[in-house]
Amino acid sequence: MSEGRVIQSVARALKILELFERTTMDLSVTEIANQLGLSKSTAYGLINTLAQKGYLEQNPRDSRYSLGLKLLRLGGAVQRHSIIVRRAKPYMEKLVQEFSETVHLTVERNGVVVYIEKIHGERAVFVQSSVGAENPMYCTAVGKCLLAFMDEAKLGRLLKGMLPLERRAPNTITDVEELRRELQTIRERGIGIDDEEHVPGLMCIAAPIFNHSGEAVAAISVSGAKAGISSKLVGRISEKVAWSAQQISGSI
Amino acid sequence: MSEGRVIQSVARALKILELFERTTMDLSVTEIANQLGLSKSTAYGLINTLAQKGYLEQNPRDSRYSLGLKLLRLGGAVQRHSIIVRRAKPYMEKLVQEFSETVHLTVERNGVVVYIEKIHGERAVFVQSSVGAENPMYCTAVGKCLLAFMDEAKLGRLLKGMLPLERRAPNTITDVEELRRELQTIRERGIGIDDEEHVPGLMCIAAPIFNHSGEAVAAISVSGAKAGISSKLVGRISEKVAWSAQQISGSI
DNA sequence: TCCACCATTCGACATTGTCGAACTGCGTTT
DNA sequence: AAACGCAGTTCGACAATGTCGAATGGTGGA
Repeated sequence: MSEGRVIQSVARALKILELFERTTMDLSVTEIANQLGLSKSTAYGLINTLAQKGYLEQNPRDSRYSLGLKLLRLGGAVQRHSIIVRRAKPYMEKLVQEFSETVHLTVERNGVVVYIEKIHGERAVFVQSSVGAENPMYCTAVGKCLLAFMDEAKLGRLLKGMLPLERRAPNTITDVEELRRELQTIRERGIGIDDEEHVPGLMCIAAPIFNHSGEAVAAISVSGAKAGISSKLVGRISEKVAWSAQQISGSI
Repeated sequence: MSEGRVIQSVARALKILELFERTTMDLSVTEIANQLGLSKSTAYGLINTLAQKGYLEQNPRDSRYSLGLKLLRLGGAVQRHSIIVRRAKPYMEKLVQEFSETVHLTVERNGVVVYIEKIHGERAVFVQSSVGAENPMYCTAVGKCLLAFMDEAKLGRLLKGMLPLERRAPNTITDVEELRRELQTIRERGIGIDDEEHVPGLMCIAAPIFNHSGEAVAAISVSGAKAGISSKLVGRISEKVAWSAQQISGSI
């Protein structure tokens, strides 16, 4: 989005909401004012507006504020509004049914993967992802899939922004040339695998989803504990994930 | 929230976001301006601000806008921020593991139940709920649980606002006195059941969650196809849901 | 009872948000 | 190829509003 005029009071109000991304504590008017460098009465007016419309809620006992449920409603609207989510969901449900592992749907935004849908599989009780969460691209199966099918100019820019590639788990790829070879392998096989690259003990198998212009717009994955996924199972999951991605690609 | 001063430009920006709750189509600047009765340049400034901060996204091909992923991120923050969600989640996962049906966590807002967490069970593939969604209280198990343990004055006000009780499914309770008797039964048993009252073919078993002041602040439920839930299973689910609600109540 | 501090309100005024006019771009029609 | 229609975007004047310091009210602690 090119720089254009920004309405200051709207930007300030959104910044108030974003304060709550970084904390799990309720915040008082004074705390919000201090953290954003606003006067208390300015903060109060913005907070009051957000609260009246359901974006913040005040705890009557201590007058502190927390995020309101309207944001859950809008989050749901983001998903309902997304043709990718709508088309992918039935396939995600089938994958969960078949493998009992957690299935994710992700897109790339500003060089990170964002989870836009997740269906919880009963075997993967400790997969800690959530819708709206962001993760790095270089060490996740979904991220590598999206990188693999990205145009070279954008890929170069994004890789540059990721340096140095930080080790996160036993098998994290930290060398850019090795990562490029890995992306080439993903292009050839159509499947990306995170074998303890992002989170120790976790494995993830992903495939890219293309729009009708042939651009990779999303990636779908099955994740679970590495201990619970044999080589044979990896093969079957890969086949089914690739097939699902292909079907979804054909329907958007 | 008492009426206080509202910052007009913030309220307008939030109204823009809320336009997308009612549609799954992208919207143009002109459409947004028209629907909100604003001039195009006013709408453009608000939209541009929301887009720069990630709350709207512009499709470069046709210049139309859709909701941005920042709202998913904030939706996730709402859940992480909620002590009820944090404490309930492990119990929800156990219930899904044991019964393979969908488990919901809900609260009451403005006379409706709002789903604040959902864990998908593999047997309940066509439960159409989503986090952020709202449903009526009089014909849902979770809603009836929250009504049952509500103070009488508030209960009276909310019941008045629900009239007439509209039939939604074969067994919807449409008589207020019958509903009151049902709420009394729920108080006695500690369990609410929706046996095809809200959605034909669906059954739901719920229990209230109390805070340390003894107020019902949430309800937890197991939902599935009625055809797949025998009387014996209803008993077992009731027992476990009640136990889970009790454990959650003790930890918040 | 007093004090400290936060929430909330008030009102003056400086800043900004609004919007009509104009410009740019693009698809369609002639 | 030129003209037209309409939407996106920009510009600038100015009226409306958002800002904030001062004041008030409320509450918990000393």
